[in-house]
Amino acid sequence: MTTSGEDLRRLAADTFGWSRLRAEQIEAMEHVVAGRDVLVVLPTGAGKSAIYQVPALVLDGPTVVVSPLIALQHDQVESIGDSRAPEAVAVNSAQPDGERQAAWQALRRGAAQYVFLSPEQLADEGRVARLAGLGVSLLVVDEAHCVSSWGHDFRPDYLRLGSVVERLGRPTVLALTATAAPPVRRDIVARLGLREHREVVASFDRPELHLAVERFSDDAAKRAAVVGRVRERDGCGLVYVASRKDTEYYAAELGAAGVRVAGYHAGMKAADRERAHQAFLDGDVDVVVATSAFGMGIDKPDVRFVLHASVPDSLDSYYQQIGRAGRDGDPAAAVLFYRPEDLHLQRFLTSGKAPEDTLGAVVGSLHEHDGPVPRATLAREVDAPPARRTRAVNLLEEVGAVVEDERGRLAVNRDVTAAEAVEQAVEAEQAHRRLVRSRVAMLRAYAETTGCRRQHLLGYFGEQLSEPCGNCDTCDSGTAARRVPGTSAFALDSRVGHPLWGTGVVMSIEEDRMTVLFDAVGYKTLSLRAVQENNLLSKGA
DNA sequence: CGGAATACGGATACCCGTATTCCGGTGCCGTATT
Repeated sequence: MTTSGEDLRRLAADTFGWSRLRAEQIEAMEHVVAGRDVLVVLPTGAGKSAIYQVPALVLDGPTVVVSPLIALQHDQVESIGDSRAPEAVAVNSAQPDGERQAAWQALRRGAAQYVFLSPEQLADEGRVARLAGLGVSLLVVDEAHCVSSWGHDFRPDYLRLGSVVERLGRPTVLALTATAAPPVRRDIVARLGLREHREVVASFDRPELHLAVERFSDDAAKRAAVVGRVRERDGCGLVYVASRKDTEYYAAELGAAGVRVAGYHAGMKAADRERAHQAFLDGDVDVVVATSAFGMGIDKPDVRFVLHASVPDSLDSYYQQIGRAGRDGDPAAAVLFYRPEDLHLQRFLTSGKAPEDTLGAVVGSLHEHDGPVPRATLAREVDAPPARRTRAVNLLEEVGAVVEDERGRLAVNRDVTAAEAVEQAVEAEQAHRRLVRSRVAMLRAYAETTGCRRQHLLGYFGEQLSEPCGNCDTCDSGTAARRVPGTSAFALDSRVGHPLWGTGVVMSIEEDRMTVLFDAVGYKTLSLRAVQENNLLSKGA
């Protein structure tokens, strides 16, 4: 049986009432129905969920959707429920037992065609086995950048999804995200174990967003400027801050200035968070001051500005956050209130260290056993929080000191001593930290460039804009136009070698400098002159 | 890492400057308590 693009369009219209699909959606759907793994990078609002919702109608077994937030799962289940598609269910810890049992029954009967789960749910062997018994045809990883950004420390079960795919009998894998710089794409592909996969990547450019950076050295002056800017703007917008405390600070200041404002951070009670969210969607408040907790799943078309009162942890986060402005296509503003000292908080937040004790405990425990052991055994024998233990196992697997068999059981590689295993895992963790922290440095480079902001930003996402954009602060002031394009003997995206930093990929070339993403140390910016004079880089390494 | 809050010593001022301590983001899950 073949399903053509026309068939997919008809199904989309008949079942979901979608009469217009983008070429990228159709292309991705065609890969999915043909059984090819796909990584899709499409802007929010471009209809990523259609890419699995429609093909699932013609696939034999159920479609498993891994989604990071229970609230998002809930929204998806409801939206499918409103259509003429088969039933969608969720399985999570927030639901009553009866509802969970009903979900499994609906799946077994074949009444439900979609099931939404968190990655943590899939850490349970029994649940994976149950799903495998249903003959899963498609595994969707929604918000797939979380695999890369959260999996390494915050929610390590993300990194186990590749192994879940194996144990489900290798269904087709579809990874969906709105933001993924080339190294993040590579990480997603590697971690999920995509095979001979295709990539469908839409342009990152959002020409309607005016980009600007305002630099401050005095904290009080910066705060006053943020408040002043919100007051003078019409329409609704977001103010992103770096700490919960600042959420409350700005919400209070803006409220006192007569702005209809709500704060939002993860320390608030769920009901208060929900109320703030709803008030923003309903237009009862114009401004939300929030930490990075706010945003995923928010699709309000008329957001006119996104201000950053502090720098976020990366351009990846930054682009995602400013991308919430101007969804309706009308002009919107993205302003970063930049104070170099603010980078320190991000450096701190990204400076977590290897779980050395837990690494030792895991290796020690596995050495006690002759053969492979289930994870449950490890959970009993290693006294550490589950996420920490999973992180330790992930690191040990990454360096080959621990191997997982086809049933998900773990064993140590006896070619390395326990001490070596821990040491190698710590080194792997440090390499990852270097990458994460070098992303903070890339944010600084964006904030400090005199070139076109949009060229800089798109370059970070692997997209070259040939001319300055004409819609950012450096284009407005003319500094972007005065810059002459840099020339280098090294092509973009080519591999290079450095005597100290090892091998890497050329990410961007500017007037007088180039940025290389090194495999072991992350992003580094090099002076073109130094590269040339000292013959610093070698080609094709 | 560095800013803010607290503590403390020196000094004899309704308290100032320096030292020390603490804090800082994102969400699952499962268990304990109302």
